[in-house]
Amino acid sequence: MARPGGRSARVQASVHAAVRELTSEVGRDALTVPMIAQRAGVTPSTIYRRWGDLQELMSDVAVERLRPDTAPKDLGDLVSDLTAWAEQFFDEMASPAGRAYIRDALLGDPDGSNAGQCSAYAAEQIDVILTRATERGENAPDTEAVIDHVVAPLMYRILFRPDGLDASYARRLVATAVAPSHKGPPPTA
Amino acid sequence: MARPGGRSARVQASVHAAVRELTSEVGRDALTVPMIAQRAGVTPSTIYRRWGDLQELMSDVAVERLRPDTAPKDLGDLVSDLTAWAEQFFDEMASPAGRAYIRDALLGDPDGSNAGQCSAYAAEQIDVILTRATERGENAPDTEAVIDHVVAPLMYRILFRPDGLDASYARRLVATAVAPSHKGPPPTA
DNA sequence: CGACTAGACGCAATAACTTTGCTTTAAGCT
DNA sequence: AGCTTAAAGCAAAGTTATTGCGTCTAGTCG
Repeated sequence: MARPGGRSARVQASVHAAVRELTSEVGRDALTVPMIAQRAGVTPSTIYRRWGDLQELMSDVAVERLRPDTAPKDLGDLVSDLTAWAEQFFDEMASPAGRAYIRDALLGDPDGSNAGQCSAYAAEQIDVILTRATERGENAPDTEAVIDHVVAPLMYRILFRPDGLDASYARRLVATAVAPSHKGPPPTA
Repeated sequence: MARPGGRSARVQASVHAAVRELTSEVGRDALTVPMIAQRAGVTPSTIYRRWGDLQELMSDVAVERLRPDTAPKDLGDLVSDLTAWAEQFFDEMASPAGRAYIRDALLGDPDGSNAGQCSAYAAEQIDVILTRATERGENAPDTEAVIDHVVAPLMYRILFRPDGLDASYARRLVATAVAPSHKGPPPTA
């Protein structure tokens, strides 16, 4: 039986807050379950029973922090909207903190649901932008195409080749994804 | 001073072998440093001193297993070569074992060098294929373009959205990456 | 409104893992 | 062959992870 409110909710909030505080105080790599438990005013066994281990807890916190808090800005046309979104996405994800969150989200994630959630967040934001463009009468690519041509290359390079990466790469990806050809449906999963 | 041969090499080989054996016997998630040490005929402190912790050891082993062992096949033309390579890459990476290796490689990797190595392996293989195509007189895309349009989408979906993914997706990615437009230089990092 | 039920937490003992100082081995060099 | 020193072994100390059991409380039913 789920217990959305009450004591359980307080414990969860308290533990999440403790993780955020301690991450900024001592750094992500120095965190331990007992340390988090003490800060949260909880016993370690509570955390172990509820989250399993440190990685799963961090994964849980990471997904929460990677959730976008605002709708993408409306700048009047598709290219501007998508470029602005991609730049912001890049800035958040490519920072040391962002990379750590992504890795945590991927890591302590036995069934892949947390990673899937992150991807879903991005897809939702893109969907908003593309729907808006379509309503304006612009001809917009498919959401999956934007994921393949913009999100995936960004993520790949952030995770596997972080060197020499900057926001201009994100802009170029958007430009080539939106501009050329692509009349036939692009590859879809 | 580096000690490439001798006892250190034997210990490394023995530990790596122990990891591989135990992974298939008890599963990746049940591994512990003391367990590996015992199987390898080594004391736990040796592993802790040399690799730091279990994650870094797993990352080390993962990179070794992700190294391609053969040059890509030569089937006579660019599309065939790249398609065959992408299918094989997909099969290896999308399997449960492959996903586990990728995650391990990303995980215990403080400076990102292991992940970079994985990406370099793929880039090398692609380079061989593209060079061959150019020598045949075919006009081939840039290595970076193939990474953006084929490797990155594959990896992104394997890591973030493993559901409903199959080899035909890899084929479609190659088809759209090689075939259309792309006269101007595609986005590069 | 009050008793009941079951999931979640606290506590404490136990077990397992990690770290560390010191000693011993053996690879590479002269 | 002898020397030097990185790396491994050993063992004690410290920390973290697991687990059984009693208690509390949110949600439910009478």
